[in-house]
Amino acid sequence: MELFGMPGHLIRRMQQHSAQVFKSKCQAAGFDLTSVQFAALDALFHNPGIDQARLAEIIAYDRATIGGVVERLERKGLVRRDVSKTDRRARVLAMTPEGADLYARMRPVVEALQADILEQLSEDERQTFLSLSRKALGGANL
Amino acid sequence: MELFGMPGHLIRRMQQHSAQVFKSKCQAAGFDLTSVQFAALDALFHNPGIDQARLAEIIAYDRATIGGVVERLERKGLVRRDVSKTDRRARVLAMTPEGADLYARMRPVVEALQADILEQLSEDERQTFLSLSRKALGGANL
DNA sequence: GTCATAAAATATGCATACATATCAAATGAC
DNA sequence: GTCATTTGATATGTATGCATATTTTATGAC
Repeated sequence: MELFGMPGHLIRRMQQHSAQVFKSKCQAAGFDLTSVQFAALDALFHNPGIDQARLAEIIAYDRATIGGVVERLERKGLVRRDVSKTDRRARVLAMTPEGADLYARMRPVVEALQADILEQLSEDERQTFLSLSRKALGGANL
Repeated sequence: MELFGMPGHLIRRMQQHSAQVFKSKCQAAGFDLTSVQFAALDALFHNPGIDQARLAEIIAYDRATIGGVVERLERKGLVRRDVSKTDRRARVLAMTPEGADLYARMRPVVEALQADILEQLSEDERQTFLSLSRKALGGANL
């Protein structure tokens, strides 16, 4: 079997390509967030007041990894972490005004760049690719 | 746009899933190599005598990253690094007998697990997914 | 209420992943 | 042959990504 016949290799290349597009398009627009950091803001926007464990679940990250991501967002002043009133172990997350502003400005750019990731595909093919991906991921987290 | 409608997110999830399948199947078979390390052995098998820069090109890695990968393979006794006779900057890579043996034993396992990555898809869908991936990657490196 | 268990963070360690800088060596222009 | 440029490798710094261990706190069984 050839390297490019292997799903594992192709998928890694796709991820690499996707990350590259995200980075270059965002930097071109003057934003300095990684895709992971943006995903965290997005999840926080749609689920205000969640803790880190919930955030990790939503965007499918390891809890250990989320810690660092949130810490960097906090350091950039985009997110606040407060001890939960109902569970002193948990840290409730909230976007700061700066975070909300940055999210609002980045969102159209990020949405636009999604098409660029699959630029080589027709609209039909793009939809096929996305639904096959969702299907391949199965009930996993979808 | 919903998170699961975003190619970027789905692709990351696919990569996550793919890595997980690789790891669990290989560990179940008693192997302790990462997918990256296996890819390096595979490239070395098909392209004996290449240097690190060539290896990085073939499997599409950063040159800086390859250094660490090869170092770990060397530490495991699977690969040798010799100064090139024609270019004293370059380190010519060669699989050791142990490396060749491990590669031969892992190869069928890795080939078999490729189908597991896209387990939820029919054979037709799998082929479609792979060709759309190749097309999406364009002339990039294919 | 006590205690075993589970859950939320954090810490640690390893392995990618990439940008940038640096060093050494090769190569091409002249 | 000399020198600017390029190239191979390494070093450094940042950011994932995950496994495992630890600490603190909550919860359920009794």
